[in-house]
Amino acid sequence: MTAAIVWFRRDLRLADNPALRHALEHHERVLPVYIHAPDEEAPWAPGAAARWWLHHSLEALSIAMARAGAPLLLRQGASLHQLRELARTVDASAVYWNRLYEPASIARDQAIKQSLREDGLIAESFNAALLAEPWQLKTGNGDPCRVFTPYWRNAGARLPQHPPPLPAVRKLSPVAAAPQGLPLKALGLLPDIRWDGGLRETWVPGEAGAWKRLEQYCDDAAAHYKEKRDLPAVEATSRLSPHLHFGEISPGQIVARLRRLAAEDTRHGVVANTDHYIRELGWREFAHHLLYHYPHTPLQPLNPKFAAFPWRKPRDYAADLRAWQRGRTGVPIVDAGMRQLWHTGWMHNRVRMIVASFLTKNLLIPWQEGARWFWDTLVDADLANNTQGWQWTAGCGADAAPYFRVFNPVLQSGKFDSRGIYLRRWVPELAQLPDAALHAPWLAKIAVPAPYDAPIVELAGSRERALLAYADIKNAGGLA
DNA sequence: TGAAATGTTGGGGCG
DNA sequence: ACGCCCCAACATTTC
Repeated sequence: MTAAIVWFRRDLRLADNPALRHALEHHERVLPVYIHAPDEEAPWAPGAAARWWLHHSLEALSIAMARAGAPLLLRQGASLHQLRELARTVDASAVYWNRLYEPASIARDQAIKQSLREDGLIAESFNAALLAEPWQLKTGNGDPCRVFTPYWRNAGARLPQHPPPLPAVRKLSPVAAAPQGLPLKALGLLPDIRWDGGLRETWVPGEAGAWKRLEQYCDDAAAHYKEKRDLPAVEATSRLSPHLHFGEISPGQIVARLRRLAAEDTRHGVVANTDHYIRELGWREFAHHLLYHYPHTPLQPLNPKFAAFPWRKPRDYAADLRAWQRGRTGVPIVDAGMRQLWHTGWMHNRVRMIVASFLTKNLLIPWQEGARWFWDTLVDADLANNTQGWQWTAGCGADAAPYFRVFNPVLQSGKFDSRGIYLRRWVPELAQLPDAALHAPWLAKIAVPAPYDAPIVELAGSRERALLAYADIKNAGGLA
């Protein structure tokens, strides 16, 4: 029996952690380590909001690991160099980790695995993040799946066979003399300016926080998720996305918990309906499947015809982009969403679709600009989900919304926030307006409060402009 | 995980 | 009583 290093990355939990579990079962002593190496994820190193989350999640994991007996070691620098040095120092015979699926991480981890093995170490990786590996599912002819529904018919059907989550690790034996680590603050993850007040009042990063959210969802929201998940003013979604991104909870754990909930509901004579929520986990799986098979998509449209799309140029759209980012477009539902994002690091999914449609179609600004902004401001920023979401809205992705589906933000607002609860909360300038005037105040006969300007773009005209632009590339190349 | 244009239907006012 | 028109309220089609 020997010592093993468990290399933590985005699997910041003790329960259902296959790498940690494996180390515990096959080795006498365990050294858990987190290595801060943002350069290795370039150009998709975590943005500011995600770094804030990471700081607090590492803090929570450190406390939990210390309680279990093997404190988490923090290091920074080249991952391979750090792992080698640590393995030598503590005389470890193995390094274990849970897999990441971003192109840069895959390449790095493969190289590290090979180098460690050449050193004579055991190096093994595990799946802790997905219900199915991205390479497991194929179409009939062996191609990657490009349409969600058949993908999920296949992947969802395997769920009953999904193995139950692994139990939490409670007791670990540390290595005899722990190497020198860094204090958490030294990683420089927290913002210099204190803009994180909204994040702190909204979130509890860490494994315990994740479970609190899930239990809250099961108690309060799961029963009417299907009917209310599109209403941004209602807490009908789980808000687990950042916890999932950092691996504080696994999709397998969520599925198992929801199945238990459904079983309880059935006993109480309620019709349990957890399928709609689990289907959303399916979209997350699908996004990872797509990113794995099409690694160029974070920057390039999956549909090559869109390379010729006549987006506006940076010089022309700079001011509009800034207005969108700051929540000053003059379209209430768009501004509400962008301000919720800025304040809390999160936005309701329905509103994400609305603001994304507004950016790419009404403003004709490339989806990559929106993806980049979301990357820096979302606490749940995830390369697979973010890429898939933006390409879906822009119409250039796999199984994307057809480009001609242009959301009308006024209609969406009226349909999903008819009483204006969400609007009034995030755009307080408009709080005094009557419900009927809220969604499109520029049409109202009443005076609009001075600090709230008219829309930066006319909706009907910009919709037509977007459809014409789409017709351009459609006719030019026979859009698929 | 649309919106707008167009088509259809049916009730009610009215001459 | 009847035809005519208007116009919601849906349904269908098209982008």
